[in-house]
Amino acid sequence: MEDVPTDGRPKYYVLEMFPYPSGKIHMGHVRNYTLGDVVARYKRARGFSVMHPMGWDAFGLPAENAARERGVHPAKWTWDNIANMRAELKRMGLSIDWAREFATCDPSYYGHQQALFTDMLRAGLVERREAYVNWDPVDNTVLANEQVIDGRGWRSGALVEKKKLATWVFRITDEAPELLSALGEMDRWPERVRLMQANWIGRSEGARVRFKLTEGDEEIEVYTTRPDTLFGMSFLAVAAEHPIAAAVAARDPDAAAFVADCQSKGTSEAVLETLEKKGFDTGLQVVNPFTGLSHPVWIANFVLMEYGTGAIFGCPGHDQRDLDFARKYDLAVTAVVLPPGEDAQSFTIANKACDGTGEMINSGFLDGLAPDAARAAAIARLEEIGVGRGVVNWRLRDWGVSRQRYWGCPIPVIHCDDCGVVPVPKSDLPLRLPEDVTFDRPGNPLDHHPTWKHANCPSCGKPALRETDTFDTFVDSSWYFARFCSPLADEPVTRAAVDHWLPVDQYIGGIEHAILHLLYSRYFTRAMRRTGHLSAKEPFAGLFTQGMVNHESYKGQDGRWLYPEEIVRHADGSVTHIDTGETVIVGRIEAMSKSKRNTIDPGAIIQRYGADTARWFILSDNPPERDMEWTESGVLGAYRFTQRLFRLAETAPVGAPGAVPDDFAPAARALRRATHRTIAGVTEALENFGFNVAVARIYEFANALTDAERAGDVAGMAWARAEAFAALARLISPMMPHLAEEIAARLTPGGTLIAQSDWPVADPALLAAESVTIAVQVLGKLRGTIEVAPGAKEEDVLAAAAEEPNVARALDGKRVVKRVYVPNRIVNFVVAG
RNA sequence: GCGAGAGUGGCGGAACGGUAGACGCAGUCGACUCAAAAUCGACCGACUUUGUCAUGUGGGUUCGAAUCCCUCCUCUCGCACCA
Repeated sequence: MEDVPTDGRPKYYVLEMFPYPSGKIHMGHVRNYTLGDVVARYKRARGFSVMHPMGWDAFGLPAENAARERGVHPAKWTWDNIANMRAELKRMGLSIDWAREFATCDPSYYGHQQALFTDMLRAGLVERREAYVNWDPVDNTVLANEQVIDGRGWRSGALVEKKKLATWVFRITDEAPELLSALGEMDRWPERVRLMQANWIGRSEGARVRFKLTEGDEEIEVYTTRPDTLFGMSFLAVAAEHPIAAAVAARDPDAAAFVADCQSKGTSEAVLETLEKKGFDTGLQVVNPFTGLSHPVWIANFVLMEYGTGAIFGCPGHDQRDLDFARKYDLAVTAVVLPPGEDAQSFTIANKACDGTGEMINSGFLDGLAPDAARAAAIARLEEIGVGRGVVNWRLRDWGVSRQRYWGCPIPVIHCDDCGVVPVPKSDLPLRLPEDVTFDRPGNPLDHHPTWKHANCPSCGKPALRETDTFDTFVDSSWYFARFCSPLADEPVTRAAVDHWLPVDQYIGGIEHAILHLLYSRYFTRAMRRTGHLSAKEPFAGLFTQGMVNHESYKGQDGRWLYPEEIVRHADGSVTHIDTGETVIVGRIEAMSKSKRNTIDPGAIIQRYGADTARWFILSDNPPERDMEWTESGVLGAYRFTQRLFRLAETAPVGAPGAVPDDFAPAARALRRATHRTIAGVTEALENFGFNVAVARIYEFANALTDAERAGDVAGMAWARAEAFAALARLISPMMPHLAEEIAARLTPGGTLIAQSDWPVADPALLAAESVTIAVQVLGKLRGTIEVAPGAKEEDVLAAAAEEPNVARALDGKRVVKRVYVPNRIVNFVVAG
């Protein structure tokens, strides 16, 4: 393996999202890696120098869970899983550069990650900051969000507390403007992924406004996107976590109870959706800087501390949530935007806020302006009187990467009493995880280890303590695509290799990673550019997101889930249990999951039918971006087709086809046209990710080959068939590589491997049909068809069309006012009378 | 609630604005077989069948609409009650 090929072929980097080594591959992997392998094999055949690597996203919590539950060391568990899954992937017949393989849990990978981190630290991209974490007080451990269920720890059941910890954060918000604007040029990404990222980054323009409390010198700052509606203000509301709320709660037990109630509700979407808007009147008042009027300050459960300033001003006339809140607590509602067509005197707000366009009213110096202009004018005035300013607000928050876990990449810093935070010198990297750890008590084993965390300060040499946090595993997967370019290098990446291979030309994976993984990778690429490691602007030039693999689910009479292997489907459509004979309830078609027992083991499918069948079925079922249904009948159909192709190929002429004959009988010509139409059709389909269409073109071709076989040994047929089978082997090879090689080996024993031969090129002369069928319409309705030579003269076609008996009947007694003629396609007579 | 996408036979789905339903699955009939499986062949949207109606609904643009535009309905996905 050389990092940068020197043969001059254009590069093409195909990458599928690397798997977490859970132990076995699942159908989602099969689909993902089949799609990538088709692209890799096709691009190779088209003359590209293709890189198609594979690795393992090998750090993570499940390994620690296995250690706690079964006493097996995370490393052993992980490496055993990798060995097993590698063998399974190899049985799929994937054309992967296994020489580039690595696992993120290997010090030869994560040591370079530590080096990247120290570079980022020095460049000011990283900082240490206090952050809230989910704390389980019984297990004495930090919980991931998914380990918190209904506000309780998943294992202990204890109520989870919010606890402040010092954590490491990557300052991804510094890149927010760039991460957003670059989306506009990423035209080979699905529109909806770009949209999801744009929403996640969440740019908004508005103003920060400071409101003075009527008593004391304190101020509350709010963020608003509608400074134009300040004259319509009726209240100010703060989040339950806001300092003002805390201050009020400290002296008022009722307020404290309300704040506690808000915080116990959790922030899950389902809860928030149904949550009734509630508030608590603090009794405090603030002054509106434009009107001088006083308004009450409320604590409200719909205000988010994490967004903006954690405080809003409420304008019920023009915001539905504010209106709902105002109606509930009987607060003032003033309209300040008059919708078009309404009368200023009679216009009132009922129960629907008016958030459209119009003209400002009841708004002093803003009266008569459109809201957009009023916004600018309001901001100008706020700045002029020194109580606010126009700002751009971002929803994106910085990326906290500290995890209090063992099975992750150690964060390479040392805490020294005298020198503060000191990075571990690069000469001491990789900073390895200790292997002799125990999982017999809760918490982070790194922290419990008797010696590991004790080190001398690299700066002053005095005894100091290592950081015992490890990185979020999203860090591991944020640069692995770059490491693949030079996986053995003794630096994170080699400049020549990454600058040659990046960006990834085609990245393929699940939509579930549309936001975090892809955004973090985009950020890391920028961070690596700023620290001089590469020059690519974006990591993934092309992105394809595949759908899920679903399957029917089954239940017994008692409601227990049944495995597909446990059921029998009868000719009359009924379904029963294979052993007990009881009637089985056929449930929904849904995502394969262990709990519903509707999983299909790829290993068993490959063993029974072969990898080609599994690949073929998964490609044939439907367009790859949609969810597919795995069906037993569909697999059987795919299997039968592989057998049929093999039988067909057994009849193929053996040996080189020889010189092109002078004469082809009609059946031989028809076969040659089918061959070249198939070449063109499959090529176009593969270029466009239309794998199901490519499969259909191959089916049609097989039918044409069957027809040709029946025609017998007419003039030129032997040659046409040799040409056809050679094309067949090549065209199916990206999808069914094993069968393709078998067929090719039969055609020319001892010849070159299909995988090393070029993609066929369609002969344009053979793409044109010998005659074309022209549809003849009268007034847009089909009345008949005629056969003409391609490129026949318009007047001849029109004459023939008019004479077609059915058309002639439709035209009888009518006056033709217009004749539409689309060459080789259609004639339309427009008639009157 | 907001945003995006999608609605085509029993099913999965084809279809540069130009013969809707390619191809497959399921199904029906036939051949082969003692029989079954496999294989091969034919059929396979609906109906009141010289034809009519059909691509979620109702409009529009066009000689012509599954395709373009608007209305509404349903489903899926994503999300952030984001001020």
